[in-house]
Amino acid sequence: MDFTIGLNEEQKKAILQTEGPVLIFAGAGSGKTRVITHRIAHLIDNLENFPESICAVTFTNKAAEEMRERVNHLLPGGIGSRVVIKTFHSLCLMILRREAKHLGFLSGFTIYDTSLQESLIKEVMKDLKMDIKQLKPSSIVHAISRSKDAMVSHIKYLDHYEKDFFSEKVDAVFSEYEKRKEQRQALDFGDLIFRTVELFKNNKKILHQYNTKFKYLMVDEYQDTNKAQYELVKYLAGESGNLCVVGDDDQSIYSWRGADISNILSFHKDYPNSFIVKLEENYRSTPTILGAASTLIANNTNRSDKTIFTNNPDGNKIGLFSYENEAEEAESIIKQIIKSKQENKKFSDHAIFYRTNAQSRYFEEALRRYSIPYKIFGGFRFFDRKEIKDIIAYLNTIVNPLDSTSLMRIINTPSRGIGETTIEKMNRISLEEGISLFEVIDRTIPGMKKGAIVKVQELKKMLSDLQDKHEKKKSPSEIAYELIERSGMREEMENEGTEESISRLENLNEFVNSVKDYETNAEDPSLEEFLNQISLLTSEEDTANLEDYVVLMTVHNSKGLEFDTVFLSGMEEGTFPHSLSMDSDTGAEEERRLAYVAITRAKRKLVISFCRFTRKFGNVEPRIRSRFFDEIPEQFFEEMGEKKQYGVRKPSHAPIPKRFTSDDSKVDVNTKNGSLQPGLKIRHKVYGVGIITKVSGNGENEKVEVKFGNLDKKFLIAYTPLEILN
DNA sequence: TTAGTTAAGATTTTT
DNA sequence: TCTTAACTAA
Repeated sequence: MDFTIGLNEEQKKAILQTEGPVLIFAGAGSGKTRVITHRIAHLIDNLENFPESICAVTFTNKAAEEMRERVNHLLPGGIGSRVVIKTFHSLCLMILRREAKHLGFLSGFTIYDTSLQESLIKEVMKDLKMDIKQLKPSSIVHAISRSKDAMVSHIKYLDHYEKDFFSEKVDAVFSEYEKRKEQRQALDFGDLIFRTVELFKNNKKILHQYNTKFKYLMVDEYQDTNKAQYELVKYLAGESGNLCVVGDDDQSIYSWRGADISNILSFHKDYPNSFIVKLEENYRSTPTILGAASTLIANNTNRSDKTIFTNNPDGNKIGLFSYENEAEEAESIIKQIIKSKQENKKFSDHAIFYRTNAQSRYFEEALRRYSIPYKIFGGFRFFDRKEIKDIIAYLNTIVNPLDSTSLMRIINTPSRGIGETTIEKMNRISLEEGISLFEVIDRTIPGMKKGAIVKVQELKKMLSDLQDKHEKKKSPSEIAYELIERSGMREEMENEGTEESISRLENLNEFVNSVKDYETNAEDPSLEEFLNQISLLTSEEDTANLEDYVVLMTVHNSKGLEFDTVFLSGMEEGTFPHSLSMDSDTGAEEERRLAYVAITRAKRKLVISFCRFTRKFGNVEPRIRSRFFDEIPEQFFEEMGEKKQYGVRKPSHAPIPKRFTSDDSKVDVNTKNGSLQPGLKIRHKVYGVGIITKVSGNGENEKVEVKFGNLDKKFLIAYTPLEILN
């Protein structure tokens, strides 16, 4: 069958060039998924490859699912579902479970999500006598994850990063963390990729197996790969060299997760003789939307050269709104959606984007007020709830008794009289004797009170019973159910009797249902596999089966999607671009790419808005519209000419932030333009005390240059709270 | 040992 | 504003 019918020349080339390395630059809305799926179908149907010999790798479960569905649609009889379409993480998990013994692991190892990771890091830091307040455990988790993304093991950590206070601390924690993780038969997210690469590096026999298995490899969103993923791809593409990567450097938005844009930009160097195709025709958006996006992204320097165009008919100009605050913004957007709905659009034609998850709150409130169905993608998952994490920790300990991190989490939840002192004593024995916490329970511990011993043994009895049942192949849902009863979770929540505790109990029931669901549908209905699956889950199926709903998500989550109408909210300096990502040029460019991604999601109508005031930590702060507005020519906006006036703050009307009003010696410079001059000593919230070296510009553009030690910074006076010090 | 109260501290994006 | 850690009383 011809899978290139109706496609443009470039798309055809991308599909028909099946051999050797292929790089497809796929601009936003250029029919990328179509090309990938048709290429797979072509490989199977025309070139008679086994579906199993084709491997396609994506970043999200959602993308993988969509791809599988579409391939299935192209081919008869469910052939498509035999193609190996997986995320990086699930592919590696599959390989590692199979090859666990080569790493010295049992195949029933536990996967640590971020919270278990952090618990273990905290534990290690405590034992190493580090101050949790001085050094945030989460920042160490981050450093370790980045290190693994960069294929740097704990052994080589200090060789690769500059030696300073922080890196030395990380190094110490890293080693101990790895050691304990291994004792507990656990792997974290980063390990899944890192260990698979190491396995391929050290064991050519296994590598060869996978190389023969996969004759064709395709990678989606290649611009978001990090070093570890890059190497994994290189190994997997291996002998045949039939590697096809698809991506768009302008949509690279995950550098904070180790993604390296040069992976895609240097593909032709890594894979000589590669065939490069550029998909530049956009089928999604109007010329207006595309024009705005293109001019915006043209401000970036580190990008491959390309020109996106469309033959779509002209459409609406871009809407532009400025609001007093977030509540007003939310209210107005909801009203626009209601109006649009009356004009025969569906709710699900509308998406509201924001930069940070915290911003969703206002929209939720407004949508609830108007009783409009909505769905939040990303953000908090069902499986992120405390009670769900607790029951998962119980299940982890049942499947893997060596997993002391999970045991620690539930040893006294719900509280059963095993207190801090008891736990500390047990932990010490565990550390000294090098045995798991679970085993410690059987030891006689000097100085432990009778009462505590009884409690601990009761817990052990319950867990052992359930372990027995699990080994005797009792169904996972029955085990989960029994757990809720015997752990005392149910009793505790019923006794509490508050609305919240009842809903938590309902969540637990819902959890049991989802286990049951899994049991009846999965190929491998074991508890182990269930735990594996949910650990890699993102935000999917949050129970509610609404038919038509307004979509809410962060800009990051919007990648790969499209909507008739997009509301891009909160476009203020500081939130978008976010202040924390603006300390480098690369950060600034990434924010711009993020804005580019957001804009190019819109098919027909785009509405951008910002607030003049925003709440932060409870107090109101003045805001200025995002610089990205000024990078889009006025001709693309409605209300031409007025644009420049939006967001211009009149200093006299601005309320003085609370923290500057309590003490008269502290002056909010926002209210006193002109009072700053070189030589004055000031204090900045982030950078601390500094000396003004220069004042320039006027009105809204008045700037100060300040020297903080040997760091020089420029600020816009009107929007930077500075204290003048005497 | 726990529960209940108070004070500080936190918000970027996620597989 | 909301959550979590530290502190206090029973």
